[in-house]
Amino acid sequence: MADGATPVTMSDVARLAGVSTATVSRVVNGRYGVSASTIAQVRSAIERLGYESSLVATSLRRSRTNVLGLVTHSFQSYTAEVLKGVMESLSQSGFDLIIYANSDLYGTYSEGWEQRHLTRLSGTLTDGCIVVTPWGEVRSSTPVVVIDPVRDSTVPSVTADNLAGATEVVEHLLGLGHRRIGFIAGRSSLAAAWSREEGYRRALAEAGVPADPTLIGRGDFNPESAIPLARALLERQDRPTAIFAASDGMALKVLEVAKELGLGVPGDLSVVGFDNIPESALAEPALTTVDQSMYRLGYEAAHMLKSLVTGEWEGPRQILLPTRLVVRGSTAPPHITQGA
Amino acid sequence: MADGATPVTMSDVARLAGVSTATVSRVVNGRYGVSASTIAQVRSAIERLGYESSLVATSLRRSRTNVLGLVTHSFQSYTAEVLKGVMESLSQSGFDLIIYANSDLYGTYSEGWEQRHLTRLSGTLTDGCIVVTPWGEVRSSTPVVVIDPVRDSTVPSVTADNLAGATEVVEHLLGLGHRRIGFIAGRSSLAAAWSREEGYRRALAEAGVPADPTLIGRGDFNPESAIPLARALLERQDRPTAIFAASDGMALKVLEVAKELGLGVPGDLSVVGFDNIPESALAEPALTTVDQSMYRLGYEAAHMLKSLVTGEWEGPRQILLPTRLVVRGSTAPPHITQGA
DNA sequence: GTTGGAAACGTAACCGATAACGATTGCAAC
DNA sequence: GTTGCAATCGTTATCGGTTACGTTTCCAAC
Repeated sequence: MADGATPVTMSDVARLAGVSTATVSRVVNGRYGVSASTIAQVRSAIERLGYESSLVATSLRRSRTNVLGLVTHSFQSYTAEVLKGVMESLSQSGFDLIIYANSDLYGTYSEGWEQRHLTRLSGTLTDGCIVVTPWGEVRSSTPVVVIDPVRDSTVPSVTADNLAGATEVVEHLLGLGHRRIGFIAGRSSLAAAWSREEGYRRALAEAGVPADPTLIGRGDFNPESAIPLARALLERQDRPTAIFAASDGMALKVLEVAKELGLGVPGDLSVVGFDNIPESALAEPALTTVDQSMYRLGYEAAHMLKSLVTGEWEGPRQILLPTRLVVRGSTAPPHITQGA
Repeated sequence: MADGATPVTMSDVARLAGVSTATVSRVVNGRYGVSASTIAQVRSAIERLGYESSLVATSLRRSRTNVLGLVTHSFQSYTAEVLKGVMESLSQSGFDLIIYANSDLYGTYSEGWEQRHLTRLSGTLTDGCIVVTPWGEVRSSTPVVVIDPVRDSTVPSVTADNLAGATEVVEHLLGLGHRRIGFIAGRSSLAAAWSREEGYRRALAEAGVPADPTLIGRGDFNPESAIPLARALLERQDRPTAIFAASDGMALKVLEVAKELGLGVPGDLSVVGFDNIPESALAEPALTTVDQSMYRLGYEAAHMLKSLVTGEWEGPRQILLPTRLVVRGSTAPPHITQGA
């Protein structure tokens, strides 16, 4: 029965029950001051009409809605993992979740999306919001927790320990014998991108391997952005023996480019990603990467937001979660050390 | 800068610009009847205050919001796939998406969740809604498209051709030589569950294999529900040589139970699922299953909903999408035909 | 100099619900 | 027979916008 008539409102209920809307409101919200017989009448009217309170109208008038928001730009695999964590954390908490996603992928409309969505929701609809990988700083009148904030952000946030993770990757490659290690960076405004690049630099420096700035390609986390960069690195005469991409999405594109150029992985080239999205395990060969447990990022962010909303948060406002190196088939000692 | 002051409203802008809220509204919505100089003043005030219109307030007064809704109970892997398809379909369409998910997994609060969420959103916030696997019939004052409806539903819907998919599975198993094939059914109220069971029955009947009702376990699509059922089937003296579970989530649990009982897959037991969720390819052994392209389900549902909202829908109101058998390592000829 | 009409803008009703407040009633205490 | 208090319920302002309608202003046409 789609396309029923107009939605049934509180005044419809009030009319049928022969009381005012205020009384209906009191019954609905279980407030004091309604006689038992009136309650029964109102309830029966609600039942007969199938009335449900409007979230919109309620939120406009009330301060607390028991709904948390999550705003995201696009909807990728990692977003799904984050959501699972968020939902698990919210389970049985009494908070519902509203996710707002805009439809304009990579369009001109996008600039400032996170702030726009946040403002549109947080005025009244939600008690607080989680923002997933914003492109800029955010502000809000209700509590906000950011997953993967921009650099130097002071907003409460949850992030993986990208510096340690990236360091571990490079140490792994160095340990295998690689010396010329290419890097494909992410969107530089994000703290995660900066930390991963910094980890790459530091690990090389500490091992005494001279940094070659021409081995660094400037991507933006968008998988497509890695294609020309990988091609440029791999078509060089002195091509690197390993490429570390700042995200799995980009690393998977590196694999494709390598195959296209006839380079064997891991024989001719080792490839490492970052994130451990589900697709990485399915790649051929399976991708060595860094697990940052998006699930836990989501879980912790939701937990923090709940506490911020209820005003019980005691811990630090910036949380760093550990990462874990996942070694799979895409890394091996460089060919050159074994060859002639 | 979280916890800024109170959110800036239209009247704040009006005060600063020295005009009425009506004029601000006209400027914001590009309506006719405002002088160029006033427009400039209002725009500058909006800029200075960082004003964004409240989605809630706007939706309350307006009929069209250019926001579509999606309501789901929990958040599983298949939900994520559906969402990707929905987002892709909505890309560049001008419609944003709001997803409403309740936090009460499998709680008592859940009964009737789809209707409750639908009513709360569709009154004003959204122009139409997609409902993912409802447990009961739904009605709404705005257009609705259901993914995986309940049986005999007349609401516009998008479903995989579950009957054909399940038939193909059983034919595959029969072709391998299996004759005793167990089945673990899904939540019986769903059309998908019914069709999959019907496909199982018909394929057996057409092959002249006598049906054994004791080989059918009554699950509910919740993975956990398959555990005792699988155990019961596999601990029997005359245990089946193959088990077909109505969902991948349940099939993966069958794999676990088999392992627990010391049964080799596919040596001692063939296992087939349905859905082709990402985890299935990662299982050990990889799960033979039916791909129903959740992505396409989401894509088509969103496409249909867009057209319904704008009133341009011409096609049928019930869409059936083809399925595809994906044979992986969890199926093989039964041991018994090869053994002594 | 009037008049007409369009342009520009403000006023107020309205969307659906909530809550502060006031009004009415019943009943017990004095 | 008052008075006082508590229980019950309606009235109304309010949330942040949108829009029908009314008012004012201004300029061109008569």
